[in-house]
Amino acid sequence: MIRTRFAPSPTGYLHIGGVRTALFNWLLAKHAGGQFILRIDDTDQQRNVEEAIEPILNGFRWLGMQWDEGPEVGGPHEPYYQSQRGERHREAAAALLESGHAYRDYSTPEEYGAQREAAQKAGKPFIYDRAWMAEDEETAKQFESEGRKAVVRLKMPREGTCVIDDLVRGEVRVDWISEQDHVIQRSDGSCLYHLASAIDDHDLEITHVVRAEEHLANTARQIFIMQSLGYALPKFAHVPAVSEPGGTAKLSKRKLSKYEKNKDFAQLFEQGLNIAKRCQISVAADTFNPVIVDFYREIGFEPSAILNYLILLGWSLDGKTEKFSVDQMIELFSLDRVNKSPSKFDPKKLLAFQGDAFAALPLEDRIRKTRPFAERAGLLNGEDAETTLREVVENAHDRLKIAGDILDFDYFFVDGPIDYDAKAFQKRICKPAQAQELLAKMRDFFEADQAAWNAESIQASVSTFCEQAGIELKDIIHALRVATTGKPAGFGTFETLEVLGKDRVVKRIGMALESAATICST
RNA sequence: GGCCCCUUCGUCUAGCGGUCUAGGACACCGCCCUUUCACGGCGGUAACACGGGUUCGAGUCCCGUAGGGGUCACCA
Repeated sequence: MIRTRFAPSPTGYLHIGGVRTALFNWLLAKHAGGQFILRIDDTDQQRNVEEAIEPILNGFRWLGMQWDEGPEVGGPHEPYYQSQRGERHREAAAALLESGHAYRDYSTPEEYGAQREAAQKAGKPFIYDRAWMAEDEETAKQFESEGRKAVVRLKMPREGTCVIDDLVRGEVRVDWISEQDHVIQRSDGSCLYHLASAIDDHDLEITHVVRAEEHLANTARQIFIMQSLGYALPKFAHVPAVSEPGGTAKLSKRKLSKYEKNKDFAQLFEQGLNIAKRCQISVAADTFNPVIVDFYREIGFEPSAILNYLILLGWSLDGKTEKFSVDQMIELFSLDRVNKSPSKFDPKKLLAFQGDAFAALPLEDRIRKTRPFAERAGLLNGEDAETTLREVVENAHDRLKIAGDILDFDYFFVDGPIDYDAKAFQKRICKPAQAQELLAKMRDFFEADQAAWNAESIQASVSTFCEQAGIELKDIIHALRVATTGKPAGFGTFETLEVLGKDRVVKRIGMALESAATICST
């Protein structure tokens, strides 16, 4: 039985790189029919934990990565909050003390820090001289009489080598002496992450510890803890970091302003911002940005697209297959295909996966997913808005990359004046000599025309009009688009006119001609 | 700085000694399709960090060098 875990600390947001790590854990467990456990590593949290984990849980729920044990769902190893397991951790610290694998240390942070800095300055490995170590009561009492307080430190071996058998990186060797006597229990009695994590992984019967590479440096000491306690070791797998777009450092939500200088990142961010603004979505800088999963949920990404993109960050099946359904991911994922080197976060490729995923959705789904955005932007107030929405989504096809893109077609939903793209207006209405004259004639033609108002017959009508006027289709069609939509691009012109409706088309041509009087003269 | 990890096209990657004049995808460029945009089709530019070995033969194994990253808390 395989049991994996993801252990976020309650930060209030779900980091996209964290999701990649969690995804590997989840897939590994699902692949083997095992369990994926969510544990909250909140040993040092003063803030409101409930509030800070909610966005994280929401993120996983949205992505469809359901956890088998953990917050809200419970499980046989409750509690799943590290802060509530303090007693167990203290027991373990006491046992380590008892067996001589840990000791009480009475150094002050300054004294200890001074030794460390001296070593670093000298360019030598730091080895604590254990001057304030108390292994018997007598020594302890003496230090205490000086007013000193004790922490519990690991008494790390000073010879030999720790061999970490890592499922991703192979054998990693680190000399025990290069490990430090880490504090496992504070002077106030509370325990620290390294101890808590080792104990909890054991207690929750975690079989595979799959985590980010940054934890590789923690592994030896955790192995020491587990071995000292006589626990069987889980398998370890340290997955490479996800690094920033255009850079090599690991992706961090703190460096948003730096990423904004990256063209691709900035573009994605701006697209999100535009959607958010029109939909009254909060754009608080600490939660709304492409490093955080909420961003994608808010603007209408597909969870499956994100998962598909993320699984390819450090994993591949064969170098050729790139599209996977979630079921296929579960079926095909294996740790031995995970890479060792870090991979950059590429907004463009994510967007490509998203566009494909959205376009592949059945029409009904695309309508259902775009509706909330149209609604929040106030586009659905009109009488025929539902019909319009359907027609727009259908005609726009894969021009809608994400659900929020429906706002690009807002001109179908409003009745008042529309915004003209200045460049397009110049090019299509001002510049061509006959454009305005033709537009006026076209309007009159439409008004008089008794034919049915659908794309096919509109096309026939416009063709007839062109013949009579002795012009080509292209001489009128672009001007028509700009006059009625304000935009240089969109789906087919005849389809556009159909969805707009005859009344609005006639009205908008009129408005465009009025505007031309001022716009074109300047 | 110490310790550990990493190094194939701009990016994600395939490659587990000969089938590599290095393959795929995203991006980019060109052509085609076309009423615009998008899609689609076709084609193109573009990489084995460097230096030594081992070997009949090295992108693939070994050792160095360089570069990058991670980590060195009474944070997680």
